[in-house]
Amino acid sequence: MIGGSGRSGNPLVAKLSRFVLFSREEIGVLEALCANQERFNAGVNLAEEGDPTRPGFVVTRGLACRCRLMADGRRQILTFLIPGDFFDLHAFLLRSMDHSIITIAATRLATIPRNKVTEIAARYPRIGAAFWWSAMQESAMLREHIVTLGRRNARGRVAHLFCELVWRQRAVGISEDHAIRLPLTQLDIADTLGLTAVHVNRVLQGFRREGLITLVQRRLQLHDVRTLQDVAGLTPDYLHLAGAPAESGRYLDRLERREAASRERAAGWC
Amino acid sequence: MIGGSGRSGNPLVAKLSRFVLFSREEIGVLEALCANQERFNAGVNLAEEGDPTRPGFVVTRGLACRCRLMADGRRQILTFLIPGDFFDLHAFLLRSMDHSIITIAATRLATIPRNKVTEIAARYPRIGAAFWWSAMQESAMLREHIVTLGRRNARGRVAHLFCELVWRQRAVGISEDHAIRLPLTQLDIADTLGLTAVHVNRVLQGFRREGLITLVQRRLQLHDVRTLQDVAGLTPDYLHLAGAPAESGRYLDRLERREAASRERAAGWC
DNA sequence: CGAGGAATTGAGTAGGTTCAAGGCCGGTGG
DNA sequence: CCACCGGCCTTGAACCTACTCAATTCCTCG
Repeated sequence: MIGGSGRSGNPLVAKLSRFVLFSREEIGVLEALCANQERFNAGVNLAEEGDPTRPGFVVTRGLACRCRLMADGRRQILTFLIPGDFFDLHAFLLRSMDHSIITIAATRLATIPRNKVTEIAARYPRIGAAFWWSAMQESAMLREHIVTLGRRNARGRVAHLFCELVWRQRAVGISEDHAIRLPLTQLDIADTLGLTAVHVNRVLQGFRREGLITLVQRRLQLHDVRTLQDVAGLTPDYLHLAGAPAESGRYLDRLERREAASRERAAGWC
Repeated sequence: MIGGSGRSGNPLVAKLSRFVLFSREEIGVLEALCANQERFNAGVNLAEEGDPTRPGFVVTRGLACRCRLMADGRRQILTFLIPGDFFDLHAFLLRSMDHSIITIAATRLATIPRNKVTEIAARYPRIGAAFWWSAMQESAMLREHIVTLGRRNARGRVAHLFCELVWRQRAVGISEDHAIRLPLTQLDIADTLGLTAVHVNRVLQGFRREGLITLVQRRLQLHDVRTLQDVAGLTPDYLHLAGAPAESGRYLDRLERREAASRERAAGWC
């Protein structure tokens, strides 16, 4: 199962803690956001292109993707949503969904009512800042995806995707070594990377022959990360997982003061 | 000249006004953000990959791009920055730039100090919401770029790019008809679309032969928008330019109340 | 044990690249 | 004012990566 947990037990907390070390109270707030979980099977449409925008979600287990379905039936997967990812907390600012969200494996989600998001961001500015950080990080991944599709060949694309998925899962404490559960079909991979399933297959054959990976029974293992990174032409920390820059320390300090003030006025909200 | 203005005279105001109708005071705040402009020639590196992140900017005239330079000298242009676009207002939350920003034409920028951004967002929540809206819109454009590179052929890519550039410039009041100044070389276009300059050339020749566009002297004119949209396989309003959904009205109302309260406490800041 | 989706393999094809050469145009300096 | 220069555009021909179509095998699950 892809779902699961790291030390904190909560992938949302684990993810955002890469950016700020939260207080016990803040952690409580984030954990409360993940209450009210719902389960979905694989292949379920959580949101459809053209729908009016919905409340936000946090993925707590499983795997889903954002994708765009083309008129001719082809599709393009835009990003994968793994545990700890929340999505569309602010999407209600847009008129409608410009893409669909579909589960790939069995998935658990917590729904987050709109007003709660704005309330929390107002009352716990450090959490609000973490939301911005996460949005910046997601943009960074989208930009990286553009580079992948625009300037990497098929081998580079696959290598890059695998490295990214492994790193992201390590970042939320799901994986320890260089192996992850990968419930993607070769067609899913192809639709992510702008290739065909046939060609993805041939690339995978090549990687196996060269001893770079094994991929059996939905389990992916990277044997030679260094070489894969070279193939992908990877920039080291594009996921910005190293945490907050020293620079933002001052900003967070300021937030802390503001937060303390607002906490006096309001009792705990949950 | 690409720079210039619509009715409001200020492209930032014009852009954000697509989302909220601002009060006179809010407009004043936004216009003040655009004070302190600096001029840059074409081909200047405003920020380099790996730099520590900088303060934010607003483009008021000209054209720049975000791009990624690869190890082998190739590059991938990620997005274009046209007047009204501000960038990296929150990038200081990340450790370092993962891409460069380069001017394509002569460009004017206003620099926005970090603390001003957070101050404004706190004191004028409607402006803060507009920042989020703009971030959502930029993400939408990145996603669209992914679809372009992953699932459109060369003709579709070029057609899509042209439509997008024209629409964006109309949205900030720079262009009225279906013609814009386009200070891009064919190599720039190729680096945006994951193609080679040679092939971009052939596609353009085709479009000209078919009477779809004219492109002379850095001036692009779309003659048959309908056909170009078909070639691009365009979704109608992916830029979300139609404005805020009714849904967010309530949210903005709530903000207004909060804003009024905070305004009492603080005098105008500029 | 059967069925259906997924993976695999082969052969032919096409869209886009690569390499290379020539022409155009705008700017610059004598 | 003209000649030169460099960047950009244009065109041709050969090539290659990845696609398409199609058939076969493998897994998984009921």
